[in-house]
Amino acid sequence: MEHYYVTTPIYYVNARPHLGHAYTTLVADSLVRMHKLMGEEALFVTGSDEHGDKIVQAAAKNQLEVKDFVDGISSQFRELWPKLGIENFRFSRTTDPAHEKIVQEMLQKVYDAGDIYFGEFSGHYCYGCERFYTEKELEDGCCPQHKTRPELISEKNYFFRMSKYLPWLKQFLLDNPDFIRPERYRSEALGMLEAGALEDLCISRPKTRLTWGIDLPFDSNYVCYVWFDALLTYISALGGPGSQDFASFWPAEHIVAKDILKPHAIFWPVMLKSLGLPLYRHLNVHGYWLSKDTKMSKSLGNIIEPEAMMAEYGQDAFRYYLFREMHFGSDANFSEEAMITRINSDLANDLGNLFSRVLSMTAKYFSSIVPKPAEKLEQDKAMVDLCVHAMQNYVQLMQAIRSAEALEALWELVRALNKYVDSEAPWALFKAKETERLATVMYVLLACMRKIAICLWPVMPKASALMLNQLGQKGDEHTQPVKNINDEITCFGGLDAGTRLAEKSNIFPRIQR
RNA sequence: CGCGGGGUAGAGCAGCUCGGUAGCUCGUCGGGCUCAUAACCCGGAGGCCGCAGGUUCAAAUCCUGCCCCCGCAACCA
Repeated sequence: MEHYYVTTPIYYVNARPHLGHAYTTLVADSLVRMHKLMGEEALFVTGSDEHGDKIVQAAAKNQLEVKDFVDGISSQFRELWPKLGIENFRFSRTTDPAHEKIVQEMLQKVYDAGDIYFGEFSGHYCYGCERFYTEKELEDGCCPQHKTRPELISEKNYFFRMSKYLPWLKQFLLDNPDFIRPERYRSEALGMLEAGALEDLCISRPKTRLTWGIDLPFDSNYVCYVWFDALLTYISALGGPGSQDFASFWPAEHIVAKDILKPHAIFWPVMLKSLGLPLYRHLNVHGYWLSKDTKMSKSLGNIIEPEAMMAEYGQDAFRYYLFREMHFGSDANFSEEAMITRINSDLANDLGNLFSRVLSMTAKYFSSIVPKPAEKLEQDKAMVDLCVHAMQNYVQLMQAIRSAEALEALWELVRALNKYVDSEAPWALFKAKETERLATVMYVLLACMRKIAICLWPVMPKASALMLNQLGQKGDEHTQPVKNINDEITCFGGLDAGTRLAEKSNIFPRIQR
C-alpha cells in the first residue's frame, strides 16, 4: 500500500492558536483525507515547539512553572483540532523524552561527521531581552525593546557547518524546480542563497543563559537551540531513522506559512543532507490570512478565533470557506461578510438547494426510491462526461494543494446539475407521464450527487457524510466513503436502483443577514 | 541600488511561462421556470488590464523606466 505523510510546523506555544495555525493544519488534514480517499495509508504530524527562552519568559509572566505552562498551551492546540474536524494526526511535542533522545542521537551523528564545531560568537547582547541583536536590528545603537545600549559580549557556542552544503543546495533547487512551491518561494529561497549572507548556524545556548532545552550529547554545559530540536520532530514523530514508520512514510510533504520559509527551505534540507537522510518531497508554502488587508495581530485587535467562527457558522462552512477562498501561496483576506456570501451562494443556493430539490422530487415521483435508469440520451451522456472531467480536475488539484481551483472545478458540476434540472424539467416529464425518461434524469442527478458527496469528504467531512446518508449510502465523517476515488471517476453509477433516500434535505441553510 | 509579491468591470480574483476574441464568483438590471433553501435557469450593462516608452502585423501577456501597495530581513501559520 502506498504511504503518504504530511507535516505542519510544530507551533510555538507562547500564545493561543489562531486562524493561521488552523489553516495550515486543515490543509494537512485535507491532504491526508484526500490520499486516504485514493486508497493510501496516510497520516500527518503536528505538534508544539516548547523549548527556548521566550517560553521561559512567557511562563514567568503567567507565574507558572515552565512545564505546567507548556502543558497548558500545548493541550489547547491539541484539543482544538478535533473541533475543526481534523483527524489522523500524531501530536508531537519537543519536550517528549522520545523526541529528545532522537535529537541527541542526530546531533551526535552530525558531530561525529565533523559538521558541528565549537566557535566564538560576539554580538550586541541586551540583558533585558536576553538575546543578541544584529547591527541592523538596533535603533540608534540601542535595543528596540528597551531603548538601552546593548553590551558587546562574546560567547562560545556550537555551530552547524551549514555553509559547506549551500552550493549543493543551490544546485539542487535549480535542478528540482518544484521542490519548493509555489514558484515564488523557490525564487525567494534562491535569493537567500544568492545573497551569500548565510553563515553557519548557531545551534546551542550555554546553560548559564538557558536551561530549558535538550542537553547537547557532547557537552552537558550547553542545550540545543531551536533548529535541530524543532525541525527533527518531522522525523522523530515517525520513530526516527531505522523505525518501521520512518521506512514507510518518509519523505514528508511539508506545509508551512511564508514566515518560516528560511528554516524549511534552507536549514532543513541541509541538515538532512548532513544526516545522510532523504530530503522531503516538497515544501508547500502558503500566504497569510489578512484581516482588513493587514496582518492579524493582537495589538490591532483583528485576530480571528477559529472556535468563534465555527460556533457561529459550523465546521463545514468554515472549512469550505478557507479552502475555497485562499489560493495557496498568496495572501487572502478573511472577512465574515465574504464568508456569509460564500455560504449562501455556493453552499446553500448551489449545492444545498440541489440536494433539496432533487431529493424532494424523488420523493414525489418515486417515493424516495432510486429509480432504474433507461437508455441515456445525448444530454445525459454530456452530463456524465462533465462529471468525470470535474472529478478528475478536482482530485488532481486537491492533491496539488490547489483547493480553491479544485472546488471551483467541482462547482462547475454542481452548477451544471442545476442547469440540467432546469433543461430536463422533471416536473414536466412527470406530468406527461414519461416515466422512463423521468427515471433516467433522476438517476443521473442522484448518481452525480453521490460523486460530489464523496469528493467533498476531505473538505467537509461532516457534510459529506450527511449527503451520503441522505443518498442512502453508508458514510461517516471519520472514514473515507469509498476505497478508491479513482474507481469512482472512471465508472459512472455506483448508486443502486432501489436504494431508499431521504425525503427532503436542508444541509446548508441560508444565513439571514 | 537588500529580497520577494502585487496593481485587470462596483467588490474579490483568474489569465501573463508558450503574445492574437479580456474570463470567473459576488453585486446590479431585465426575462424565464415553478421541483427547490425568495433558491434555480437565460440574457444585458459595466474594464483605455497602475503610468510612460519600446519590440511586433498584433501586448494584460515580452523589454526598459517610473509611481503606488504589501510582506520578509526577528522561532508570530
